[in-house]
Amino acid sequence: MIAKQRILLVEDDADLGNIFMQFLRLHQFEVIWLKDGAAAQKQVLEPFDLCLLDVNLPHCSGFDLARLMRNKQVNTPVIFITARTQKEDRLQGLRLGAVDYITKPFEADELVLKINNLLVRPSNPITKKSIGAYEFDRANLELLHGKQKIQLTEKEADILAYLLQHQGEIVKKEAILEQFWGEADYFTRRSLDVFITRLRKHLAKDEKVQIVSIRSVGIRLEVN
Amino acid sequence: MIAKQRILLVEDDADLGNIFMQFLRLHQFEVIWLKDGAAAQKQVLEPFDLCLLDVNLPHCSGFDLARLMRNKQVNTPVIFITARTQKEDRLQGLRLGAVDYITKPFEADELVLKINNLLVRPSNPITKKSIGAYEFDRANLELLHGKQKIQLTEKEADILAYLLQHQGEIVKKEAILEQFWGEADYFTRRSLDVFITRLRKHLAKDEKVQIVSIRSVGIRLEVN
DNA sequence: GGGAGGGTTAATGCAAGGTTAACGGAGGGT
DNA sequence: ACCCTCCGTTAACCTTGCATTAACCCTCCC
Repeated sequence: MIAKQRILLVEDDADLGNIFMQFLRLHQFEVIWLKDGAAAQKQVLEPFDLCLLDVNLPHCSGFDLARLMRNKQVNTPVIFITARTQKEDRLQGLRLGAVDYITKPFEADELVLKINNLLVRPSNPITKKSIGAYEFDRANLELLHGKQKIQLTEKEADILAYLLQHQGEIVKKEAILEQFWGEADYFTRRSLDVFITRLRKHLAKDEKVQIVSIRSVGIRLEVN
Repeated sequence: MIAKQRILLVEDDADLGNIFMQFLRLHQFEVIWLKDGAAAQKQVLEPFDLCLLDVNLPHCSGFDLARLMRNKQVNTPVIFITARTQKEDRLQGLRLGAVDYITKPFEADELVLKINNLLVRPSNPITKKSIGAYEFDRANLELLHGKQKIQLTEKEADILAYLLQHQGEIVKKEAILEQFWGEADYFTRRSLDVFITRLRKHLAKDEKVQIVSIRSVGIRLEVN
């Protein structure tokens, strides 16, 4: 499991703050909520994945906090919460490096989606799939077994991805050949056999993972 | 000098497209403008720093393009351009992974600021970053190892920064070439190889830092 | 028992990539 | 205007990785 994304929320209004908390926690973020701008001056310098700053805070506005962060070279993305809708206010926030702003009343769904899209992007974990005791990172062509990392070749990864996609089903060799070679003659068929052997070797550390062959029909990736 | 950020703009309206172009070029972005959704289907899979997609395109909507990108595991940030202001439309875009949307008519200043804040931060958070036992000072093109200071050339620093940004991931040479050379032929490819050799030499003092190559796929900066 | 399908391993060949040196144009200094 | 330095590019040569091919098994089934 990937560690939760940490969000710093600075908002003095209790009701609004609670709503934010509820939504963000519900969506699997770890949220730290401060009600006081002055107190937040230390926290904003700490490592967070995102800061949600209310603009209207007593003594120390959200803008002030953002300015502080920029001066201290802290580059956490910032989204401002503001009641004001004047262009100048919004621009002011953006000039201080905010990625976005939201106005009260706000659409919770939209906010959550935006945050997710902002934060998830850097290293998209969707490319990793588990195969028994292994983790297959398709994008990086890596097969991870505990701490050990097996670097696959492009074609190995292609074929493994294909098998994984049809896990538990019989896959005709013809289909694989068609997909990755474009033809299916004697030589390409033998070549595929060699790849199957190599994949088996790579997957040998978990005997629950097996590439079984159904004679004269095809092969099947099994994970028990 | 830092390489320009590349933006893909897909917008069929000539007037609006021109306005975007003007503003974005003025603000030092490199913009590729396509007026046809179908033609964009290839381009959206190429390495850009941002895609600006009009939702209403004939034959192939911005949503379709975004869906295509997601299916192909392309993680370029997306901002939708839409005339509609209904909540459902906005949500639909966000569900497809968009970071934001803008409505016509749009505020050019706001857009430029948002884009800047989105793009500049993740890529260029701080001028100094550590790479294993090294400190990389991007702005000064310096690589520091203890007391020793290695002066990099501009292109060396460009490429190192790019690799660092994608640390631990395979980056396609194509993408680097596209970004810093603008084309990818035999010679530029060889040239890049020379730079990789030079960077390896510079990073040789910490054997935990490695630029590994995944043959016929790309290269990866690893820090163990 | 023999032939076909498949498994495995080793040999092969070629293109991608690594390395080094030489080249040459741009820019700066005198 | 000349030279010098710097640095990206080109070139030449070498190494290595990997898909393919070949060779030699085993095993199932007629």
